[in-house]
Amino acid sequence: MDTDIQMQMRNLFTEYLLEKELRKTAERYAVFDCVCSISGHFDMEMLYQKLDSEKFHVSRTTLYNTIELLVNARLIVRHQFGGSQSVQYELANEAKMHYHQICTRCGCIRELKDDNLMEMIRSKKVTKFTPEFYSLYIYGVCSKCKFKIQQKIIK
Amino acid sequence: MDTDIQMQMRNLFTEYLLEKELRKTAERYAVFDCVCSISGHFDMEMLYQKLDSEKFHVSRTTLYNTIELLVNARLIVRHQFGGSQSVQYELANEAKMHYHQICTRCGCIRELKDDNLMEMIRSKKVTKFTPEFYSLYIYGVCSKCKFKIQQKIIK
DNA sequence: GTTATTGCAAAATCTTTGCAGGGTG
DNA sequence: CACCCTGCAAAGATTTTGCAATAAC
Repeated sequence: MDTDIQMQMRNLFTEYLLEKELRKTAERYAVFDCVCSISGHFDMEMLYQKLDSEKFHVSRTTLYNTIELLVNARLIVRHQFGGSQSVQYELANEAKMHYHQICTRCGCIRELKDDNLMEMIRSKKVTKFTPEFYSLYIYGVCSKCKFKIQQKIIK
Repeated sequence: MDTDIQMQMRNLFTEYLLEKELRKTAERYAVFDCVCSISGHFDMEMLYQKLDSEKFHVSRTTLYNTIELLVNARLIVRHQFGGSQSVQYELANEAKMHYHQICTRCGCIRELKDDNLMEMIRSKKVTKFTPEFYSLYIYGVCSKCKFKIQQKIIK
């Protein structure tokens, strides 16, 4: 990630910790930095192993704790794309730039952009609710799987 | 659910089973009927207990198996709204009529309609992909939780 | 010094799997 | 009558919790 943006986010994280009167621990910042170094989606296991490989061990307990903080601070977002995949996470400032197209056969995920659509969703007025972020998932069949299905039919 | 629609869906299920050369077992139809009798969201545990209370016991194995069939047959859809809630399901013909607004504090879920928005999503052209259904989740803070947060600030 | 946070191990939850018996086509 | 499907129990995967030691403020 861009170093400037990472510093901005780091500051936001610090502000969040101060605001909520939470402690600024080395573990929390290590998890934060590790998250920033990943582009695209990640899950708990991936984070856990990446931190270990970088010789900064944190327990799973702390990992879950910290990820929850980052979600609540709106710095990362949760995704459950379905199937038997575990819960995925993504940097919030990346996630808000696109939506997701998920193949229900092979589980592959593509990120798509459509500023008009995103703007239309964002501008939607709702009463008694303060929106914070949006997730649009489009489920269907990717071209590869479609091809496989058609071949089966031909046989 | 409307009896006519349920019969239509039942036929779709039967067609699906025939097409895939799967067997028409009593358990599968019992699960199907139970699913149809629920309005709104449901999870595995709810289904399991409802079936038991109706004196039609099916094992969890069969329940998972059948729910997967119904998802693949596009008769129900999966939701993972986040938080610590388990995976939820919903009848597909209900789900396509609305999108979901989820409070990240209390987890409450509201269903909203916006035909323009739904149509815009549906009409979106994509290459190398055959869309089958859509999930739009709007995360934020509901009015009740907002009120609680403000009270905390005042104190 | 007080108290939040960490890490470990165990528990809890949800889902999948192996295998024997039974029912569908 | 072949073999798909069911049910049970056990295993797997992921997440949460209780508790003692540690570190932030």
